[in-house]
Amino acid sequence: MSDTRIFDNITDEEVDQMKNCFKAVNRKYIEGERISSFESGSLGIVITGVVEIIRFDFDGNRTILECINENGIFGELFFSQIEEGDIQIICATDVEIMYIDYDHLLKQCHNACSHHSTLIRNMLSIVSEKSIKLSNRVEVLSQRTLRKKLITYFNMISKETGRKSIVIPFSLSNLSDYLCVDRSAMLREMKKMREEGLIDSHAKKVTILYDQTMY
Amino acid sequence: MSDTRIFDNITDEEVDQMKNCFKAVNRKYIEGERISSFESGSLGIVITGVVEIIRFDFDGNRTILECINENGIFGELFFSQIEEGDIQIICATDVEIMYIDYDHLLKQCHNACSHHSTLIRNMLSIVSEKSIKLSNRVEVLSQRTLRKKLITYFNMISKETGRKSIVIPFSLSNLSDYLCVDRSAMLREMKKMREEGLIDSHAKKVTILYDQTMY
DNA sequence: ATGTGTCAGTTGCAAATGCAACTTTTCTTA
DNA sequence: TAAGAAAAGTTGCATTTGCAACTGACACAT
Repeated sequence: MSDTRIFDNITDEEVDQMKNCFKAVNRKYIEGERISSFESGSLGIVITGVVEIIRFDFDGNRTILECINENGIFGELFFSQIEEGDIQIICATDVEIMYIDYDHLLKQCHNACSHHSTLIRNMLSIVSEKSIKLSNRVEVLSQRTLRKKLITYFNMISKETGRKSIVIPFSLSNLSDYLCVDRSAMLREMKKMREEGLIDSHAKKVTILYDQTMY
Repeated sequence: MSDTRIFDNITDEEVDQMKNCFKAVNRKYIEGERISSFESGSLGIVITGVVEIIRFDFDGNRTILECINENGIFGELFFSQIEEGDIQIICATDVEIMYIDYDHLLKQCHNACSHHSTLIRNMLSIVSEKSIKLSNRVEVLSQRTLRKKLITYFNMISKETGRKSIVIPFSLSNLSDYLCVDRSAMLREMKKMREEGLIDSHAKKVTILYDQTMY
């Protein structure tokens, strides 16, 4: 448990104290389950597994707004602004979530939490990482053509792993919901790219053949 | 100066100490100037004015990736991941930037900085706000049609001000670069929306006539 | 007043994408 | 291992969007 980043550099005893102090609650969910139980003001931290923030709009389009891995965070705070339509938080795998009272975390704590400032520091690191992920997301979505969205996405995955052969962490239908494009149009474009020798691909396995310095 | 959020709840004397400690440097730029002087590892905080993070891609498309207002932050950290093409940081107005050594800010400080933890707390608040802005950005860009991008954007501005008449903070050309669509296509769509009675608009002034609960 | 530049606004045409309706393959599980 | 359900993959057609090439309005400098 203390391998979760939010409690980095804090002893187990301290962690127990603090969890009490922040009214921390752990909950487990199974794959496919929808998380609806979290109150506003509370912050969810993904301890294990992957959750996805999904929007269904009025036209029936499904959009994966965010894909949150271990040590990622979510909460009303982060998407209460303009979201219209139906926002759902779905578990892509079995997951464990820790909920904490965010306001409390931000305030000075009058109890025994001597490591509170370490916690804030850890939180800063987690939120910074979220910002970087979101920036990358904007980079992909800001591409003006389907092909460039795909290339930017492939490059992103490839850079993470350092390999030219990548395995897309989604089903291809989910990838199209993540790139906000039509699934068949996306597959058509991938086919074209295969024909032009830019990539090699079969289902979720893609090998980059184009010159990555050019895109 | 101490009205910048990063130094909230820290006395002026303390601020001076800390600025020394983080090698903080303030620089002023004029409207239209390009910021190129910041080193990797250093973080820019917008003290006054607005800066824009712009990408020019290989096809000559201009994209406004981010628009950073007072108390916003930028740095290599936040866009070094996958960005290809030419990223520029341009001053949309006269601006003043404070640069600080980010690594130093994150580490425990051995000097006299007793308020270091307050600073981290302030930083957390600033980075959280950045995340929220980026989430909103993703929300807009994830819309599948030009019309829905416009509506989502208008709603966002309208929600901020609480008014149905809004003034777009960009020129319309810049708005199209922000929404990542063609300028003429955008203007055509706005014209259609005018004809359908969904909005009233003249240049940067837009009045929302459609039912905002429906979109 | 004349030129120069930027921004708003238009339009025809070509290209990209979405939509719908399929087939085929792969994965589950009873 | 057979049946059913997802997921992958295709394709024709309609619609949306991008591109290019304009015009007109306004601001500013000379």
